Amino acid sequence: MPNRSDTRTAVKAAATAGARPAPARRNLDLQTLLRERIASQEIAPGSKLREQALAAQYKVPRALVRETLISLEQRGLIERIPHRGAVVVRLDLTQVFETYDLREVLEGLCARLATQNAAPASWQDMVKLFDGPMAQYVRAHDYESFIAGYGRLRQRMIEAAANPVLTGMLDSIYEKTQAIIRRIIILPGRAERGLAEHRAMIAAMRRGDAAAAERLRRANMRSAKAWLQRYQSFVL
Amino acid sequence: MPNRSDTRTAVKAAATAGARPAPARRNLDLQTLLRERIASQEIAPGSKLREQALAAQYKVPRALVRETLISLEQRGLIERIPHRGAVVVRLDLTQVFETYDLREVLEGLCARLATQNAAPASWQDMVKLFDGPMAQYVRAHDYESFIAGYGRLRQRMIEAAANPVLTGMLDSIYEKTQAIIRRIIILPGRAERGLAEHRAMIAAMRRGDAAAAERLRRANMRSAKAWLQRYQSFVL
DNA sequence: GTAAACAAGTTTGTTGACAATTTTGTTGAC
DNA sequence: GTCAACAAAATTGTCAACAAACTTGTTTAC
Repeated sequence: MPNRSDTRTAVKAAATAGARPAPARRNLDLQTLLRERIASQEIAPGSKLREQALAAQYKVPRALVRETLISLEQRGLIERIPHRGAVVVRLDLTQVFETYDLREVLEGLCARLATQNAAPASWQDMVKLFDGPMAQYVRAHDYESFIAGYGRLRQRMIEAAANPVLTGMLDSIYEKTQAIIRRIIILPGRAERGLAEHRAMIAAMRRGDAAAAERLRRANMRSAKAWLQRYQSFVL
Repeated sequence: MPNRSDTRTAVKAAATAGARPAPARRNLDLQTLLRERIASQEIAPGSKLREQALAAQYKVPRALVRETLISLEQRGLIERIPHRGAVVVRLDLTQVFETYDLREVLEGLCARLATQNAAPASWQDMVKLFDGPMAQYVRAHDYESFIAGYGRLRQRMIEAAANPVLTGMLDSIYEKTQAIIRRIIILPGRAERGLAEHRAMIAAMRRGDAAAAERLRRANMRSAKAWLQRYQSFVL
């Protein structure tokens, strides 16, 4: 499972022993840090990750760096080649499309579970967010704010779905495609279309229609995939 | 991603350098071995995995065992607690049901992709397998053979779907729920119902109806979940 | 001028010893 | 007899040194 066993472990340890300067916690910290930097492409795809360099940079023993790299490899973020070191994986177009097929069903499930678990009225603030501010952001081409708002919805849905395994899978996909998702949003007409699709989905959740929410979310993902297909030469 | 970056790496390494007594390969071997033993419950849930003991048992350095345990933790198969070692995770009922929600959409996607990618006629042997031998197995209560046949279908569909990320996720779910799936099949009436549902799905694939294949596969998963729900006290 | 061969340098993989922590067993007081 | 404190053992975490393998730059032959 691509779950968050690491997170769970850390939480459990913290719960049983309070604040602990635990050894394994350091691994998690470094891992989280590197994951974020790779997802945001602060560390570029294709770049090498040298154990000694990382150890010196973050002031941690090389053994710890090694462990972290193993975790990152397991997550599919880097590739380790014997005696040659680790490189950040570069997604090719094929993998991106494959990932969209997965997102279609996983995000669809997420929408359904979120609708089933949360009270319909709890989505009211999202209705307002996407009716007002988000529409403004699109008109003003303020994509940074648009993406932030989209992230809030995403977070809320994942929390409401309350399925740790699903959460782990979505996270693992997201950290690998985050950079591409950002590039898709600024494609001609995509933000407008995405906004409309999201409003329809939120409306379904607002009235407690889980099946419709799932269907609309899946349509939204297919639509995004189509946009990518059309403009692929500009994105990748 | 819960993908099989390890496998990809090994394949790539083997392709570029032929048969190699690679160091990283040993990690993969031990990891695969332990994964199989945990999935089959040869190593029981809740049992401790001691680094020194494993190192002695498999004649590998402790550092290698450590790496393997880190990988296994990332996969969600074991839990590592600082200074206390690793234990095989025990799935509770909640997680099993959550996993079924995921399997519903993932196996559905797998059925759809497999139908889209493979020639309809290529499923003819599966039609025959499930019309003849599999029906026999059910009547004879030969569940071992039934499970083996089911595994063949599963393998064929995953290959036809040809989506590595999906493959990784299904594998990662499967290795954690394998033991429970086996227990569900022997539930009263489950094998008969499962057989019928599978024949319907295979028929859809045989006529190239991808949407129907997905729908039927999802229904099959929901049905299995319902069986588990009804008999849960006997299974777990 | 090019290409193969070699050598120096760099990076990862492995090993063993040691430190920190938890667990287990024992002793003693009540 | 039970519980707490303490000591011993076992286990994991950390580190540094060494070995193995790959890369790169230089040299040499053609």
